[in-house]
Amino acid sequence: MSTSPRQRRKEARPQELLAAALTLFVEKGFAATRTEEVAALAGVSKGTLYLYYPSKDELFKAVVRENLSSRIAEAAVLAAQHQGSVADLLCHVMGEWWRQVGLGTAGGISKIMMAEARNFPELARFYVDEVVQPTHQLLGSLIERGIQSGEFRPVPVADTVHVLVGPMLHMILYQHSLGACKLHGPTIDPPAVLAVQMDLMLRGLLSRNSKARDQ
Amino acid sequence: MSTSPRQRRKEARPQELLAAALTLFVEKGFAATRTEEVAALAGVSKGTLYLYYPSKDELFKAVVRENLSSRIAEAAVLAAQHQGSVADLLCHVMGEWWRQVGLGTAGGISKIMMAEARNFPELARFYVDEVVQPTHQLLGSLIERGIQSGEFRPVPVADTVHVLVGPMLHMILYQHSLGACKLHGPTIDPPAVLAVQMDLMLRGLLSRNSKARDQ
Amino acid sequence: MSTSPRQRRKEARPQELLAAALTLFVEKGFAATRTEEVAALAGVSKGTLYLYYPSKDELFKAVVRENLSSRIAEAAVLAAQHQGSVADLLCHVMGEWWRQVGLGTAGGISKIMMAEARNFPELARFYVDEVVQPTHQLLGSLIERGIQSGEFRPVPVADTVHVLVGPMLHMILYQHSLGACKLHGPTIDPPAVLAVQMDLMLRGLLSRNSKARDQ
Amino acid sequence: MSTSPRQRRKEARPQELLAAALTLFVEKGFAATRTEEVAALAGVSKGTLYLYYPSKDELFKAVVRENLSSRIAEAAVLAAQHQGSVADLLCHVMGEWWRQVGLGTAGGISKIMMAEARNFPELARFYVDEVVQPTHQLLGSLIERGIQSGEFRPVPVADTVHVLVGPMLHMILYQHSLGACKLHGPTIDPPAVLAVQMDLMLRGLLSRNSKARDQ
DNA sequence: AATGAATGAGTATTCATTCAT
DNA sequence: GATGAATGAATACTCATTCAT
Repeated sequence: MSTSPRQRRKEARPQELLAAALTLFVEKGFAATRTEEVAALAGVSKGTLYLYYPSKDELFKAVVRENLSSRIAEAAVLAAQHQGSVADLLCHVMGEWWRQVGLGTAGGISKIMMAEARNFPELARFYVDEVVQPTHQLLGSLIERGIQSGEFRPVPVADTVHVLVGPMLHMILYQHSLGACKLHGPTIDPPAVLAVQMDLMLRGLLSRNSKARDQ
Repeated sequence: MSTSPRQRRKEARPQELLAAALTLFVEKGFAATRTEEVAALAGVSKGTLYLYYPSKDELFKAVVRENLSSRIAEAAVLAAQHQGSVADLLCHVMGEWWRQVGLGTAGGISKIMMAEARNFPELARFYVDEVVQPTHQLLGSLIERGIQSGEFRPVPVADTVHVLVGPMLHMILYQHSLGACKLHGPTIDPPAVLAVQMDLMLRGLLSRNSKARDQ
Repeated sequence: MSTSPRQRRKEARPQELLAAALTLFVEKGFAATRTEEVAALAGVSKGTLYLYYPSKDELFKAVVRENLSSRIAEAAVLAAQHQGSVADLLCHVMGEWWRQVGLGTAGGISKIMMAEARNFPELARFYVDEVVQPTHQLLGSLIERGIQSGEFRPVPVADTVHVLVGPMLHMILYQHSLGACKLHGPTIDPPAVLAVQMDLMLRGLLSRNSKARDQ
Repeated sequence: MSTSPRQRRKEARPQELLAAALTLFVEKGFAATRTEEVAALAGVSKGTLYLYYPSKDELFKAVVRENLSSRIAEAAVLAAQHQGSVADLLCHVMGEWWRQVGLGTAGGISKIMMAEARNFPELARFYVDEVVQPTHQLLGSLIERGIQSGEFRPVPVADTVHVLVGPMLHMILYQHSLGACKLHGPTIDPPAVLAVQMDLMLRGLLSRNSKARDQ
């Protein structure tokens, strides 16, 4: 009645292409993914991809914006509105991040950047500005908030962010690399690791007089 | 006894080639490194490289053996001989690892594997068997030892190893990827991060009745 | 009688498309001009171009007919009607040619043919039949007329046409190729060159007993 | 006895490649010639071409240097050494040019430049500097010399060079474009045209008191 | 042992043309 | 009539590996 099937198709294309690109980029890396494969997975021809994204680089950037930038912004809003203990907020944010990014394909983007940053400097710059920087800003501000409120011991904020973020990123990377290879290496149970980490971390972070967490 | 300079040269070749390969693999990744570049950096011709290593794959494996397998074995020996608190041993092992692997180029190998495991399954298998598995074995056994001795709380061993290893690997990866790009992203001070981590971790690990670390 | 603006628009389309095509063909050559660009310059969409001209080839032919074939026919009429010295007529025809073709964009068509004749044999055939042949016919007949009337020395007619036509074509080509590149090459002052040429040529052509031109 | 066949081959390659490139560039133009075709015509594989010339652009430049730059330099030497009438020298230089460049494939290079200068600005700049400029310098100096010596009438030098050069270039272009298409267009007999031109030109150039040429 | 010339498979991007709307 | 989304053939350049010297 209203939009023709052709029209509907056209509007869905960008999403379909981004989904295909995300899948393949994460699976094979940026350089090793052929644009034609992306197009094929999205069910269109090579030329059509270029109708929507002018180059492989821009396609990648669009994937990052679609999958990461937006989530980070949401988390920042959430954090700003939160009332209650910072420890809870921190657990919540980390947990959400894991559920939304770590569990899905999107987490694999960090693998790509780790892998290919030095070979594609412009993509690296883009990723740092768009993802790394905002994430650290957000987590740093949370820890700061905990220290201000007396809930956390005074710790070096930036370094603590790295300790906080490290295991999660490492798990994500592992899942998308060696973990995806069906080998006999150590298996990871991410929720369990996350629980252990938050437990250890909070034991270490909480100040003496804040309510003890596990007694 | 009197090896000619020519002879000495010949015997040094493998080492020179491995050093060149390590440098370039870490800088550009496995796929993006050209064998001719490796040869050139080692001061020989393309053909000569193939005299010593039959393929790019085998060259990579040799680099791993040379730089990682051996260090892990040393650490295992050290651990076996250690007398005293497991906490100290853990700090020592982690510190040595950082000094020997994290600080130098060798750490970058983990970046390569994260990056390209799925594109080169055989290399992935090799790396897991040769590096990942033994490392987890070693660290797991240390934590176990701490629990057995009553020094540590009873924690899930495997998961804790991941939490322990995560930040270090993440730092190493970051240094060799985005960190190498001279961007304005968050800077990392690895010794500081390591200190923070060990502090937080041990606060979280130590059982109540073990001697408190920082009072 | 009262054509609607829409109607007028529709009738103007072919002209607008031909003008756009001429401009771009001359600027970039036949092969390097994209049909979409032509359409865009004419203010219509890609598909519309194909409504009026079934292929790029036919579009080119239409451009030639519009810009060259018609002028040549006009010149032939003029020549047939001329009374007076053939030298004057020759100067007039060459001058008009320069004004109408050499000065404007249309001259660039000859560049295209020189450039791409061998890659597009059918276009070449068309151009020879439609443009080259008639031009030589016309100029040859003028020289013949001069010889018949005793005004010119007996010279080999066909060869002389080439000498006559050469510098003009060369200038036109130069203007539309290297001359358009803003380099430091020799500059050309076409009217001056044309004057020099006609002077030299006529000195060489005129028979002894014809009135000397510049004494 | 000395150089191995392989060695001999290597040294001959650049020449073989340049010859193949000249042939194909002239036949099809720069853009329309595929590098693989050049390699095939030279009897080597695609990759080998790139062993000797780093890009299509550089291959083209090498072709120009090999075929034109060197000839121009030779002509300049000849002109500097010449004793006797400038008219004779001019005829000689033009004749040699025709024999060496016009007759062979090398003349077709000018067609390429006319055709593609605007699409490949860097090549255009190179060609002007390397070929056009020096040629005009040389011919201009000859005419100047004739005027100085009283042999020629005082004429505008630069414009006269264009008139002198025009028909030859035009013939060359024609031979390599429409003339190569086996059509029924006007045929050109270059030596005849050249003779006519030099006759007409010199009749026009020679001053009154210089010895008449053809009485 | 060492060289380096040669190979050829592999890939991002462009553009004339079609056709459903 | 007019549109513009979709197609897929076509092409420069790279690099692991071989092998004659």
